[in-house]
Amino acid sequence: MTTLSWTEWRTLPLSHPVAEKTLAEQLDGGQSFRWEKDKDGDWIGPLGNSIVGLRCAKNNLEWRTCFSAVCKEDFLSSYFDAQGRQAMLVDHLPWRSDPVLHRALKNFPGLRILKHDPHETLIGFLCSSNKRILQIRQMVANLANQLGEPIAGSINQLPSWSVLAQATDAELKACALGYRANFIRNTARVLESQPDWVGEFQKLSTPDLIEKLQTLPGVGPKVAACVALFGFQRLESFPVDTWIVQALSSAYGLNYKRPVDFETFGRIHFGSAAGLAQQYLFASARAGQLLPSA
DNA sequence: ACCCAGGTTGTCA
DNA sequence: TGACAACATGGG
Repeated sequence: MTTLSWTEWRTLPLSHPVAEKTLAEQLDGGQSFRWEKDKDGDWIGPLGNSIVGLRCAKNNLEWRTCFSAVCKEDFLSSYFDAQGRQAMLVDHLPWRSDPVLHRALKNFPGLRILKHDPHETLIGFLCSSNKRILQIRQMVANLANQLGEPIAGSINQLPSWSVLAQATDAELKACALGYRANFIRNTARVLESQPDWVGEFQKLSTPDLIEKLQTLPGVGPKVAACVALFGFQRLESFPVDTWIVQALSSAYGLNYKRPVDFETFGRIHFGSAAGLAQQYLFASARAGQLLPSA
């Protein structure tokens, strides 16, 4: 294991400041599964083919990158929506008439949907069924460590679809994916013959994209919605998971049974940036801060 | 030891 | 359509 050689820390200009709590939620709250905290409390993660370090200092975001795997500032600016496009969308959410949402927005000021790589997002959420975020992170790490190419130091790229399609049973077994191994392998066998699947999928309207994603093995409505939201920046996509079902049931008094009914509620109530609202509600619910504590 | 997890799939009425 | 069990694995 080689030691990573870093540039100096520098400030990433952001239209809106970001607090440590919000940064942690963005990096480790279930959007991405690849960021890790080092012993100094700084975040380290792979971003494209580069390695990036992140930390908060007085609500400013500071970053550095590895000399052997350099990240450019404009890539990072895009990743974090540094220009603040999402801030406008958040302001257009119905928080003025929705005290639950208002509270959620205040819990995680500046929370954004980060611009994640679609490949990474799809792999992550193919691993997500019936698993906690901690364990999804571990599965994704296993895939990178066992089958991925090195970027720098001990940090690996995630394996390509062709590598995953040809992985042996033993190799996948070593990643501890459980029954999700077949999801990964079978989706890989579909996508390995479509090297520009991201470009093709990106052309689709959001409903068509979600439908297309669901043709992949192991991708149902919820995973498709997450990939559309986090991997393709479709901010209107409203993933309905156990947290959102619980949150909408308790905070909005809904008593639906079918996930699709919660999704319809979300889309109508929150509008074209419903996925952003979903993230605030999801984060607040998971933190136990959705409802005013007794 | 026991329960459950950012769900999906297959099956049966 | 709608309900329901099975699915592999590991942390609490």
